[in-house]
Amino acid sequence: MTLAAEVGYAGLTIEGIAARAGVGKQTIYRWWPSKADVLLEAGAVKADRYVSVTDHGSYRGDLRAFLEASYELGNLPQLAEVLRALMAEAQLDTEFGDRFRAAFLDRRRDALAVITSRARDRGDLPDRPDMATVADIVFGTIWYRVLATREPLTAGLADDLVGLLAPAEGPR
Amino acid sequence: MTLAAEVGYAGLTIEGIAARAGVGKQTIYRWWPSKADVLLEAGAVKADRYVSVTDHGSYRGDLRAFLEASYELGNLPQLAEVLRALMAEAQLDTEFGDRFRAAFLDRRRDALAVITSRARDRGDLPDRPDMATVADIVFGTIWYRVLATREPLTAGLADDLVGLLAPAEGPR
Amino acid sequence: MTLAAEVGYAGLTIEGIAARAGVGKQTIYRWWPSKADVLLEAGAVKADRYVSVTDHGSYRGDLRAFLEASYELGNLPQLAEVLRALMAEAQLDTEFGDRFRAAFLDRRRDALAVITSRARDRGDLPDRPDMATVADIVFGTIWYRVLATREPLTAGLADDLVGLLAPAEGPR
Amino acid sequence: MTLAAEVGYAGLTIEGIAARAGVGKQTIYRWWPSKADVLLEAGAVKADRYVSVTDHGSYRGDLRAFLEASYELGNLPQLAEVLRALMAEAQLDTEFGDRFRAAFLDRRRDALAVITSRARDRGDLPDRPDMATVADIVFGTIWYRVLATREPLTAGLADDLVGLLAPAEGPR
DNA sequence: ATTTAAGCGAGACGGTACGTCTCGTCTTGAA
DNA sequence: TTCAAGACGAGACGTACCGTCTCGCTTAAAT
Repeated sequence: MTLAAEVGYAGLTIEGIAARAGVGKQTIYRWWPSKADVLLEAGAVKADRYVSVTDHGSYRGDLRAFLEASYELGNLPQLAEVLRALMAEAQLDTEFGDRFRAAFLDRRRDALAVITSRARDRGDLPDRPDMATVADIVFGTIWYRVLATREPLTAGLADDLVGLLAPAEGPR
Repeated sequence: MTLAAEVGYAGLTIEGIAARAGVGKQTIYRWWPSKADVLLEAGAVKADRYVSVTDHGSYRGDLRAFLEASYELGNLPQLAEVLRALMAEAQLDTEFGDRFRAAFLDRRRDALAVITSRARDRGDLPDRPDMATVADIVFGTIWYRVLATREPLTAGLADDLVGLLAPAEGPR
Repeated sequence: MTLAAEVGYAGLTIEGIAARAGVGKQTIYRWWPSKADVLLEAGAVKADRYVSVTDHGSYRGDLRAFLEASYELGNLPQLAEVLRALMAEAQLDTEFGDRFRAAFLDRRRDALAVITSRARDRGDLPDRPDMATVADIVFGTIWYRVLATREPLTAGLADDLVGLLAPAEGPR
Repeated sequence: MTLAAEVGYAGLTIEGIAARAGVGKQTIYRWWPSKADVLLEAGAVKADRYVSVTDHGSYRGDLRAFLEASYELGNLPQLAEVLRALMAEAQLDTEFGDRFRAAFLDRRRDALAVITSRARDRGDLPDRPDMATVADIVFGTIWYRVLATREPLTAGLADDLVGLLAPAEGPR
């Protein structure tokens, strides 16, 4: 990731990774099928450590915590750079795309599913939208800002989403 | 686009494009700075023709029409493939990213802004979320499905979004 | 040939040749199928320039002149080194062997054949051995010294061969 | 030698030899410094067994027997292939060249020297050419045919050489 | 009607990274 | 303790494209 930050993903080469690691090219090829997989392993480990799904007593609280933790991650410039590169590579190389989905995207969806399932069990979850759409909205906005607008993920956005997806009980 | 469909974007080369066009490489370089820009010109033209922003009398109606038209586009396999490639390239090549944003992404946001502005003028627009967040949600979900889950953009998703962003007046 | 002299044929690489020539690898591959062919072209040109087949009036005189010129060539350390490498490569790569035979070995035999044919026409050529065997002996001894014993090709050897293959008329 | 016959000397690797022998690479390296030395050991053993230097009563007879035995060996396709490879390797790797000379080439010269020495003691040896040149001619023609023309070593060639080097007494 | 010049196809060029191969050394684990 | 199995650092291989650069041929305008 240090090297990626220095030269950018486009300038990253297997040859360069090997040289920086003080290692033969073959050793890289022995363990990872492409430079994207090298980064994926680094990125996945890093992301996994972060976002927790501790119980905050309510869907609203859980969702807000999840969003805040996720946004914090997405706002780390170095990690965001890696995520952009991985998502790009996933479009260009179908097989890597499958691995990326399995190792990263699906795991993040599963983490969110823990929260929505808990809410459903608690009777806390609105009828609509269903869990899948919630995930599409939550992750869609994150990725859209990371990939397309490159604007930071703000607390205001989190407020808006919590307001939409887990409306306060009172006003009803 | 025919060639891109045959060999995939990853397999696309300027050399190949020139050969297919029966043209010297230099001629391609004379007119476009990269292979992505060649596709961008093809893709942008195509997408512009589609989505209209005709007035349907209500924010709800306008939004539903916009979503349906956009989803239809995003569900065209060949166009989706090109969009995936362009978004990928935009991550790898910053300068192309700027051109892509200007020539495509911002224009789609502008189209949606026509609708939300009209709703605001009409007094039809909910207080929250604001126009920018609406755009993030609308385009975020589209791109997320195109890039990440690769699932089709369904009428159900449109229903959910319309329900959230432009709730029916009645039940309130 | 300068580079070959510096690093030895075993240390010669296409990569190195290209670098020394200030040229891309592909340019070497475009014109020669292997590093041996590069050297062959240089060596063949060099060798062709040397050995003449001028008429000296007698088979004895022609043969002695041919041997002396050939030995002089074979005693040039740099050229001998190249010839060793080419003969070696010819054993390892059959296809190069064919090219080597056509471009070098056969041409040297043809040069000698000019001399023996002239002698035959003149009635100067002994009955035995025939022209083919003469060539085998002449070139065999040269190559054997170059490849196997690495001893210089001396005037004494030339004396011996001339004595055997073109005996003086007198003593008969 | 079986493996060498299958893949050719160029395709022979230490890795392959070890695999075929069901042995670790290190074990090969422990006993031989290169793949050529492995073959040399096999080849030298084989060639030593053949050519004898039994006394046939005359230089002429001894020489003819030596040539015939040597030619028979050189006409064995599999052995010739190995000899070609060893001679090639000797050109590329100087250190192996020294070992090859000592273990093979010099021993064959020594064998011929037994014959010429015997002839000299017997007063049977012509004044010219001397023993060294005889060896150069005998082995030169063999190697030249094996390496360069790849033509078989025929009885006719033996006749020519015997006629030149050990002329019949009568006609004088 | 002849000359001139621009535009273009073709593709050679200097580079760079690819993914593969084999080298000779080093490490590991089972017998 | 030995040794097969094979990971390792190293570096050349031959290929694919990159973006730049000549080349001639065509074609249309200017003479």
